[in-house]
Amino acid sequence: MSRMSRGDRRDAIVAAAVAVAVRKGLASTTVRDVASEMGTSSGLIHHYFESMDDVLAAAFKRVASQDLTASGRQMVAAETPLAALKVFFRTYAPADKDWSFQLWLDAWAEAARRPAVRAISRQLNLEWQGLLEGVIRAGVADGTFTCAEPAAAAWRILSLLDGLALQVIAHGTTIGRDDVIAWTTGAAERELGLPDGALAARCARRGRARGTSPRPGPPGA
Amino acid sequence: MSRMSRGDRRDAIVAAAVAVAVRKGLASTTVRDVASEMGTSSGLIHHYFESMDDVLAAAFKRVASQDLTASGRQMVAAETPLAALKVFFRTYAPADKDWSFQLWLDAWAEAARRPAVRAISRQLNLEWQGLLEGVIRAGVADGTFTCAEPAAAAWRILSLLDGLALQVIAHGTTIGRDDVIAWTTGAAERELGLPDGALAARCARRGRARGTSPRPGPPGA
DNA sequence: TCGCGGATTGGACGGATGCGCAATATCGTC
DNA sequence: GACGATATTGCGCATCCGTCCAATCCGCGA
Repeated sequence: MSRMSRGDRRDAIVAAAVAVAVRKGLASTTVRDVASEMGTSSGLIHHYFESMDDVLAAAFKRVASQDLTASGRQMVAAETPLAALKVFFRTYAPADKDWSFQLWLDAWAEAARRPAVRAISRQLNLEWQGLLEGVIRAGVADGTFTCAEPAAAAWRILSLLDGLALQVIAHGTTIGRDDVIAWTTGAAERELGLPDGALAARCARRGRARGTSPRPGPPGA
Repeated sequence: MSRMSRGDRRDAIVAAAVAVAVRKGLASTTVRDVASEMGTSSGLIHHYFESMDDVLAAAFKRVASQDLTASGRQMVAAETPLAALKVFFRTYAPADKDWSFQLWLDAWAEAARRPAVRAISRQLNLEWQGLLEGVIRAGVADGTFTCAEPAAAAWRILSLLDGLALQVIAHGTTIGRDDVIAWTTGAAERELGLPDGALAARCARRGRARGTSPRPGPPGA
């Protein structure tokens, strides 16, 4: 394998780990898998990472924080809190075979036994909640929302979305993405004192930020 | 190991698998673990189960359906739909180190790759939703609840609870069991047209049906 | 052009994995 | 008491695991 600078190689390893984790699941991703995915030797992985736990945590972080920043960028770019909220639902609700959300399921399950994974998962969950809470506070400030407890409301909306999306990803046919969006936006409208349908309006279609491509992009810049 | 009838031995294997899965996680439970847990040989497990997938599915089913029937029994025994709903929240909300809910996390993550686990997980989730929907319909019928879509409302309440509980179990300190119950009951009150605090009243204390003991009970009748 | 340091290799290590099979032990039944 | 059925054993098989390390290769500065 051609030589690379320390940072580039780390990136390449993480990217390969993501590709494998998407295919086989976080818990079943092995050092050899990652090495053969990028056509190098297994020893190389341990030259850059202390343990497999760290590799998996980095892989999960790469995917999850990419989703978070992409969504966050779109949300802060929105002109009104209402528009930002619509962006949130559009980008967060998973598609049918959303490998990105499947990684979340893997991470939550692994969190109990892998400290590095738990730390990342917890931090990113907190950041999502903070992002949503910020939008709610902005909406309350400018009068579009009515909400007594922005922090709690953010947790409720986020968790409802997680719980419903989980059914879609884990079980497939139980409920669908459209149900997830419709039910969550409905709950959010009540949560924020919005009229019925204020959020529902045609935000269920197209242009997702996650799960669009079945394969992660190539590593490096 | 002393001889047992075909049914008893199957039960014993499943019980041992539960004990190991609680300790090590569903995904990391191996044939040898189960065998040594009950002091027998690994060949015995393969004599009773086609594959490890089936063993894990049976182990998960044992725990999860036990919770479901215990909770269901208490709910139908309740005198009013409101009381039944309180039982639901009290029994479903997980404690801090709830191994039973951790198994749900494991199952949801494994569902994508283990058909037998997926089938059980999906079925039990549907049964929980059906149980809750039945209570809501009963409450609507006798006038205590107001709800246009009992099925959707049941999914929302259940999923909100799952999403919040997930944070407690996977991340520990992010939010607590009290938050989970308070926020979910609050959402349920709005969902079912109940006055504030109708459900909250002191249902957060004591007497859980799940996660009470750190170890599963013995097999057999 | 040489040498050095770091990137990279590839396999050794002890142990674990699911699964399958021949051998054995122990029962109920005649 | 002997027999047949079957529950149970214990190990073999091929493959995999994470970790570790000596050897090798290569590019860059001198």
